[in-house]
Amino acid sequence: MSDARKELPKGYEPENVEARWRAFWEENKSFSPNAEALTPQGAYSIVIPPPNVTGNLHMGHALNLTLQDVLCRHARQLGKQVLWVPGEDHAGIATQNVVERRLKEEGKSRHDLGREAFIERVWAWKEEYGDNIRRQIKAMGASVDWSRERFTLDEGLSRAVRKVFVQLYNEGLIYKGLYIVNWCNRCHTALADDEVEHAPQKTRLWLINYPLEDGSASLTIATTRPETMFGDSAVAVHPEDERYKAFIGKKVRLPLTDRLIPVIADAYVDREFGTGALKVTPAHDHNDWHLGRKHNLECIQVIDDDGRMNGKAGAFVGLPKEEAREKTAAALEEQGFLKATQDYENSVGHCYRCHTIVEPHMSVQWFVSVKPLAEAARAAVPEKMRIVPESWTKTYYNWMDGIRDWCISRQIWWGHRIPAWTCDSCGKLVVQEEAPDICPHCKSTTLTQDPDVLDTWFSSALWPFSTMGWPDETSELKRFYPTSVLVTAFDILFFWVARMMMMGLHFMKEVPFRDCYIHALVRDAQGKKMSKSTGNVINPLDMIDRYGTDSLRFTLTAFAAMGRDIRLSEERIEGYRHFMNKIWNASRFALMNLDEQAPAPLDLGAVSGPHHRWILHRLEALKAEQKAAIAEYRFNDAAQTLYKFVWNEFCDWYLELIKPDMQAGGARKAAAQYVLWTVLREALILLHPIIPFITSEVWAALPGTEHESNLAAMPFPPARDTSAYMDDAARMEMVQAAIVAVRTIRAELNIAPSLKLALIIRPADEAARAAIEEQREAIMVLARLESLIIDASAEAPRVCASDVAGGNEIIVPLSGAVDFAAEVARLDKELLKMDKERAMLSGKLANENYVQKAPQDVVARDRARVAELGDAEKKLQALRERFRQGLQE
RNA sequence: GGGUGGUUAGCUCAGUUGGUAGAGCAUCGGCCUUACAAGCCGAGGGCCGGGGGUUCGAGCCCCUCACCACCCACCA
Repeated sequence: MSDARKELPKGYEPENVEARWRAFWEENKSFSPNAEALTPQGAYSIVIPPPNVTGNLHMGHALNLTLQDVLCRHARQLGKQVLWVPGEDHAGIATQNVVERRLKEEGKSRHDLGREAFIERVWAWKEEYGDNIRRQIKAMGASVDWSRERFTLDEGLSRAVRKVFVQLYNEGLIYKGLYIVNWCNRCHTALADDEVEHAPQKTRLWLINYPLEDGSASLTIATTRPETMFGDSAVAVHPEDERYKAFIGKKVRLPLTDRLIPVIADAYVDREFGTGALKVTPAHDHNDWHLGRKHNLECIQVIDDDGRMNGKAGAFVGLPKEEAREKTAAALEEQGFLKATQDYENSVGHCYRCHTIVEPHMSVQWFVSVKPLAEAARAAVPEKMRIVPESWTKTYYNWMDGIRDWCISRQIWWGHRIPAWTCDSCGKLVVQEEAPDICPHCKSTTLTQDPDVLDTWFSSALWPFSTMGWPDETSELKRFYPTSVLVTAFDILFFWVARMMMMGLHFMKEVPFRDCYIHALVRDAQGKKMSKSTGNVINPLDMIDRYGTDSLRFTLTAFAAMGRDIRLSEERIEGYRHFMNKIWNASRFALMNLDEQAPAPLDLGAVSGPHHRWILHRLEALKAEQKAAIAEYRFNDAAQTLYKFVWNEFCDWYLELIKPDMQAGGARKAAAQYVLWTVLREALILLHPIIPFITSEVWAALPGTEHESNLAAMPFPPARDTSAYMDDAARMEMVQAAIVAVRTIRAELNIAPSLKLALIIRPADEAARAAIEEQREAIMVLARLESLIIDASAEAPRVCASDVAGGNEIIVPLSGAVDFAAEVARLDKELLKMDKERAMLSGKLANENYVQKAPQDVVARDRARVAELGDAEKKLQALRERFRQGLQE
């Protein structure tokens, strides 16, 4: 940022800051890699799961985008060439629905406009509102390459779709056939099996008598759909069913009609269910369809594609099927065919887009013969494509094993038109990429294109390579395919992931992604799925307005790996905003203590001061953990580790410890400035992938960043060898324990923090004495002391409070009245705790099996701890004894 | 019917090769200690769902039961 300001305002104001950095990244094309250039660290690529153009950013997107952004920004820091392709999905049915709804408000239907005008209308809508979701992706701070943005219906992708369709057709993997499909009466289209959602419904079971041809007896069938009886072409019973053996091969008269239908036998029939006799309606039930094929039954369609009864339904023609159901049942009852009705609950399919009840419907559709494709896609896991977490692998296998042919034609207008033409003269089918001028069979020039469009997921399945320019051999494909990882929620594992695998392997001869990371579903605080109808939606944009994008991103990252779903509530986001505030204020403190210029570099290996060496050592541990966590998709670990370092180590201890250095001036101050500057810089780099905005803002304000003001372009800080600092770190921790001990005494005895204490520390040994002496000043400040005696032989005054920390005796002389009884009780409590632990460990060590079989270092550690506890207990007991005497006086 | 995940502090959840448990929020007490009250310092709180097994040792591995979610298939 050009106008790097050296002073940060008192509070962090996300709104301004975020807008500026978004603009900065965009203007600088920070995230557009050069596909021609080679980098030694290699390439890293992700294609965004394209949100629907009709869509609005929801929490699922927010999580999905955040995790991908963390991966991409981190990969850039590691020096990789990163491509993150953005784009949107044309979302056939969903988008068409939106525009149709608008037309309806104008009192029109799509048929009033006609196909071409309607599609123009949808494009116009897309131009006007498509920017909505794009703006929302930008709001999240996603570091995508907008110069490579794609839309599943743009020209390049359409070309890819046509090529794939034609090739699969020529290979015999796409066919056209009569089949029973899931039909949505409202959307007027076929749906794939997985686009149908099942939900229980309360209904009735009607028991209906079908009399034998000769009237000698009747067969009672059970159905939930009496209105489909006009399409019955048989009654089926189990071949072994003694009740009905005599009926097999005979004919029954279909009530309300004069048709005779055969009684057939098939083991498919469940003898236990209903009456054990099943009416077979091949045109209106999936299982009946298969039965009908097997037994060569007639398919009689009685419900039209708008859900109304047709001419075959006699008196009920024109009625909606639900109404016909009641009327048919009434007629049956009237004429004495209805034997009984029972209450019944079954499950019924609904359209996943509009939730209308789906009707099994017989029609001519296009199918992909998926078996061969699925086999290859199955075999590629896990060797070529790894699913993370691995537990999803089995689900993937199960689905691939049970897969059925995929119905890809949709009877809507918005989508990829099927590249198939029928010759008006000879009636033959022509399948090719471009519209034919002439029929290759009969040379006629009048051909009609198939009116259907392709399932949206057909084009989505090509997304990883179609976005990179396939079928051209582009440098993007060469450099960035296969992509590194696909990040998505499990709910589209089948819709999308499995199909990308099939298409990628078939057309690119290579998996579309090396890893597939399945993240959680975002739910509400009660664990319910967020949905508009439930009214429990937390809108990410509201959260961004209220708490800033970084707070939202950090929250989502911190909860990312906590199982299969995230229960999100506003309080959590609010909680992490406190962390942003902490970072902001710590940075302000740093800026107050740094000069205009970057501090003069020091040899960090020679920096004295255990606190510096301790924090540098902790920083190295953080760097290592951060790298490992992100590499393994342990996003929550990465976030938690950063949180703890920044708050509990850097802020709570280090910043307090350098305050005396800053006041001292001279070389001490210079050293503290340099270490502070170094640690803060590196911490900002580590935080940046998760919270890019606030870190960029702070970074630009730091001295020494004038020529590298774009934090997003900074490399991951190289590792520093701090193994020599181990001892310093341990000594620092001992001093911290002493300070905490004093604070605890102060708190428990209700000594005002404003009262400065005179402290005596009796060090455990000479090394401890030296370490404490070295940190004398820090202890004085942090424990709020007026004097400090460090002496193993110092006399404890009669009136005092005490503790043992890290082997050192902490003695706080007290003036005035002391509650001896309270102090004895306090020490007793502590002794009891120690005693319990020591007893447990001693017990273990007394067990010969343990000493023999457990690893030596574990045993040694226990022994050391027992000795330490024994020592501490002895010292505490002596102190306790003094109080007891005081008590008696 | 088939499968998956879960059951750990009041709440929401971590717990990476087995070494008897952690965080945030909430609660309680004390502090405006000049970066931060959106803060600081301290405290309390858990037979890790029940039962059994393997092991010197189990929140973690095996068996079993219970309850809660979810997914797939079927539902005349």
